Amino acid sequence: MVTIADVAKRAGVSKMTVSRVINGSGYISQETRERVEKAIQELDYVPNSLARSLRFKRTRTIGLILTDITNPFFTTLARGVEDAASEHGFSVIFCNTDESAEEESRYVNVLTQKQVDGLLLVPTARTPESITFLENRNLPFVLLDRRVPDFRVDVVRCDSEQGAHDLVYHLLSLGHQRIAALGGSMHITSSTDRIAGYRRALREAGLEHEAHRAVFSSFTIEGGFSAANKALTMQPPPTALFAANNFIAIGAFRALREAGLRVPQDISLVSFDDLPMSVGFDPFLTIIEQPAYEMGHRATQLLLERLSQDGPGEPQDIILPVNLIVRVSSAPPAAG
Amino acid sequence: MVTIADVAKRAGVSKMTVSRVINGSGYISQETRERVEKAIQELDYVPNSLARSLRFKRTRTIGLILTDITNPFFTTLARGVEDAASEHGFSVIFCNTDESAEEESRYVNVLTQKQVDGLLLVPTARTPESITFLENRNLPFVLLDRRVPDFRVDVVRCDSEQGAHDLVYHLLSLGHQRIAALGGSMHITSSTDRIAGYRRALREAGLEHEAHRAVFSSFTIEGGFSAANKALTMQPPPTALFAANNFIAIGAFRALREAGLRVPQDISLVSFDDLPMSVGFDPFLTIIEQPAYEMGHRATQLLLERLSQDGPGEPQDIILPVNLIVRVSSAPPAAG
DNA sequence: CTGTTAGCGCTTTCAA
DNA sequence: TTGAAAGCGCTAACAG
Repeated sequence: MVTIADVAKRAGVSKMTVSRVINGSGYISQETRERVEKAIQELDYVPNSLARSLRFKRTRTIGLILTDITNPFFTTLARGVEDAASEHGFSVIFCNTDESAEEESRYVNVLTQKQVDGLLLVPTARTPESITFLENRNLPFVLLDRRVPDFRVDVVRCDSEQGAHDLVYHLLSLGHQRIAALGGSMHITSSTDRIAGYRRALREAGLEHEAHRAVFSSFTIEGGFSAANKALTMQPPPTALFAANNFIAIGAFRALREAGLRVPQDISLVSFDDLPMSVGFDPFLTIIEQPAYEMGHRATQLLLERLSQDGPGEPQDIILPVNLIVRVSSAPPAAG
Repeated sequence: MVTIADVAKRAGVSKMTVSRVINGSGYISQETRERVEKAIQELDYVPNSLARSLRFKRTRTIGLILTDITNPFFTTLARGVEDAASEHGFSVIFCNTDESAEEESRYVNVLTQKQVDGLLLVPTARTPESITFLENRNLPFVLLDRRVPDFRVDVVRCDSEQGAHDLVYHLLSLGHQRIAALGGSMHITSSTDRIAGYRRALREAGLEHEAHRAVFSSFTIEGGFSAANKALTMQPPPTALFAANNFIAIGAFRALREAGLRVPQDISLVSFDDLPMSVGFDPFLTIIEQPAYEMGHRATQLLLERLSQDGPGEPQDIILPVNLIVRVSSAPPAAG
C-alpha cells in the first residue's frame, strides 16, 4: 500500500507537506506543490480515509436503516438518500431490518462502531431502545416515514392521516358507506395514522358507527390477504376496501380474486402507495402517491444540516403532502 | 467518546486486557473478564472500528456499485448482496452510477479511500479503466450482470444469450416470423448477448434474413419507446417484439398503445426481466425471469471467498440459468 | 494470565 | 513556507 510517507519521500518533502497539498490547506510554494502532485500521480496514491477519519472524527458516511429495500417505496426513498448524500460527498451504508427490532439494534450498533456521522432510520415497532442509545451517544439521526410517540426527534414523513382521509373521502363521494380499512401493524404510526384518517373521514360523513371495519395486520402481501378475507366476512359486507399500503393492496387483490369478486364492479379497492413499475402498463389502482424520493432527499439534507451545526437544534417534524390519483379500481357501489 | 483506555482505567487493567476481552483472544481469568465486562457495560462502551480497521487492514465492508437501485431487478439483487454480506458480518456501501463511467470511477475511488475489502460492480459501457485501477491495487472485485470483454475477471451473471433464445423460440413456435428485437446499449454485454440469442433462434429456424430487425437503444423507458417506434416502421411490420429488459418493455408497451395496437391480439410483446410488483395484479407479460436475488447473494459469497483466500484464484464466470414464464402477452400472429 | 512498547496512516500542534 | 513530534483508538509482538 502506498502511504503518505512514500509520497513524501519521493517528492523529497515531509509528510506534512503532502498532507497540505492533498487537503489544500496552508501555504505551499507552487514549485513544491507540483513536485508533490507529480509524486502522487506516479505512485498512484489514494489517501486512506480510515486514518483520516480517525483524526478528524468524521467519516463522511451515514447509515440508512430500512425495513425492506425490496418495497419500491423504500427503493425510491433510498435513491433520494443516496443522491442527496452524494451531492455532499457523503457515502451511504444500507441495512434491512425486516421490521425486526433485534436487527435494528444490531445495525445501530454496527453503524456506531463504524463511526457513521449520522443515521437515517425507518423505525420498527419497538424502536425506543435504539433512540435512547443514539441520544446517549449524541449521534445525530432522523426518523423516516414513521413517528415514534413520546420522543421529540427529527422526523420526515408523509401526511398519512390526511392521505387516508382523502382516499376514504373519495370512496364516500362515490357513494360507498361500508368501507373496510386494511391496516398494517398497530404499533407503526404510518399504519395507525392511516386508520385515524379513515376514521375521521367516516366521522365527518356521519358514519362513525361504520368505523369498526378496521382490521390491523402487517405491511405484507400475506397480511393484506388475511385482512381482506376477514373484512369480507363482515355482515353486511363492505362495498370498498382501503389498503394501508401497496403490499396489503396486492394481498387484498388476491383475496378478492379468489373470492370471485371483480374490481371495481363488485367491490372497490384503493391503496396508500403506488406500484411504480406497473404504472407503465395498467394504471389500475386508485391510490395515494407519496413523494418517496423527496422524503429520502429531504431527510438526508436535514441530517447533514444537523451534522454541520453545533447544538442539537429544535426537533423538526416535516410532513410532506401526498397526492390522490384516481384510476379505475374505485367506482360507485353495485346497486345491490 | 468512551475509549478502550477509559474502560481499562475503570476496570483497573491495561488496554490490552480490555482488547482481549472484546476480541475473545488470549487467556483471561474469569474474574478479570467479569470486571472488564462490567466496566464496558457501565460506560456503555462501543469499540471504534475505524481504529481497529486501521490496524487490521480490513474493514469488513464491501462496496456495491449499481447503475440504478430503482430498477426492481437491481433492488432484488441488492437485497441478495446485503443479506449475504450481513450473514458474514459485512456491511455494504451502495452507489448508483446511472450508467455513467465518470460516476463509476469516482465511486471506485471513494470506496478505495474508504478501504473497502472488496467491490461488487455492475460495469457501465466503459469500465476497463476502473478494472485496471482495481487490479493495480489488488482490490478484489466481482462483476455483476455484465461481462467486460477482454478481461479475465470474476463475473456472476445470467444466461442472457440462452434466455433471449428461449424467448424468441417461444415466439417462433407460436408462428411468428417477423420478430423485432429491442436491445439496450450496444456496449453492454447483457444487451448484446440477448441480441445474439435472438439471432441464434432465428438462424436455427432458418430465418436468418429476418435478423436485421434488431434495434439498439438503452435500458430505459424512453429507449424502449423509441426503439419500438422504429421497429413499427419496418416493412413489412413485425408481428412480435422482444424487449431486452423490463424498462424497454414498458416503453414499448406505451408505443404500442399510442399506435393503437393491442397486445397480444395485434402484436405480441415479450420481455427479459419481470416487473415484480405488478405480478400480484395482472401477470400479463411473457418474460424471462432472472434469479436476481441469487445473483447478488452468489456474487457476494464469491467475493467474500476471494477475500479469505491468499492468491487471486482462477477467475470464474458464473452463469445462472433463467426461466421462461409464458403469460398472456404472447399469442399466435394475427391472420392478416 | 497480564502488561509494555511500538505503530497502523494521517493531521494537529508548535517550531523553525 | 516547511518540518518534527505527538497522538487519534486500537492491537501485534514480545515480556514477564
